[in-house]
Amino acid sequence: MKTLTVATWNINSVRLRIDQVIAFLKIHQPDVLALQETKCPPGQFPLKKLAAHGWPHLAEHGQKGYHGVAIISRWPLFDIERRDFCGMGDARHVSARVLGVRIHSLYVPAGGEEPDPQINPKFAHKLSFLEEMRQWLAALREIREDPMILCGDFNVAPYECDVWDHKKLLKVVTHTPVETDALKAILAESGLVDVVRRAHPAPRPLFTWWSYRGGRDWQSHDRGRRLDHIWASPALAARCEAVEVIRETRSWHRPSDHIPLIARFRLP
DNA sequence: ATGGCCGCCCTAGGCGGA
Repeated sequence: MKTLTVATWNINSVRLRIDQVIAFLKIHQPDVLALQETKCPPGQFPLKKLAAHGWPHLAEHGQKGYHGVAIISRWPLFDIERRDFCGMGDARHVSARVLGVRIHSLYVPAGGEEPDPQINPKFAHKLSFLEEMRQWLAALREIREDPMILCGDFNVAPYECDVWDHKKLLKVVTHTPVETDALKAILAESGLVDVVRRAHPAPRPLFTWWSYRGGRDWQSHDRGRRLDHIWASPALAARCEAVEVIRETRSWHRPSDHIPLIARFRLP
């Protein structure tokens, strides 16, 4: 039986952590890895090291210093697309087709500190981005017609069990009602399936990010949030046979503050 | 919320992250 294994990881600088990327690939052997926060200008992606280990295909959308997304693959990538959300010219989306499945790597804006779009332009940008995401997906006919995976750092923890303390985080950006309602509406209207939460149903806590500010003590308090997601089109979601949440990378030396997620699908 | 950090950039204080 042919399968497609897809991983997503906010790597927080791909050049700094390329050896961690390779270690992850060698251990978990995904066909495809979607990365966010590559912080790598176009053309400077460390592809040679990846190719030497068996992942020679790259779709990148990078910029200097901040943001940046990419898809790396064992298998050829076709029809690469880059969407410019909100007309900002920043690198937050790339997609490509692999083994007949379109895969999107997406990085939603963080939104700054203050959850008030009137006084915080970063939060206003985040809400605009989510609204554009809703309209884009609602109009995407291929969700119902073709297999598709949308994954990445959505910077929203939608459900109560997606944060370590729901009540304490209600006024904290990533878990405010305006954000969580927006993400739930996007999911519902798109028809996509949150395969990670389906595999680990509520009320089980499930996190993919822990702040650097907790120091090395991130596990004992476990004050995390589920900011990273894998959504699949319905027919493909029905073929999702495994989901893994890879917490061990958070304990590696100089880790990303996000951990990888993996989903495996049986292909027709 | 997060007390406490981290990575980037015209190398050093400011920006962005969340």
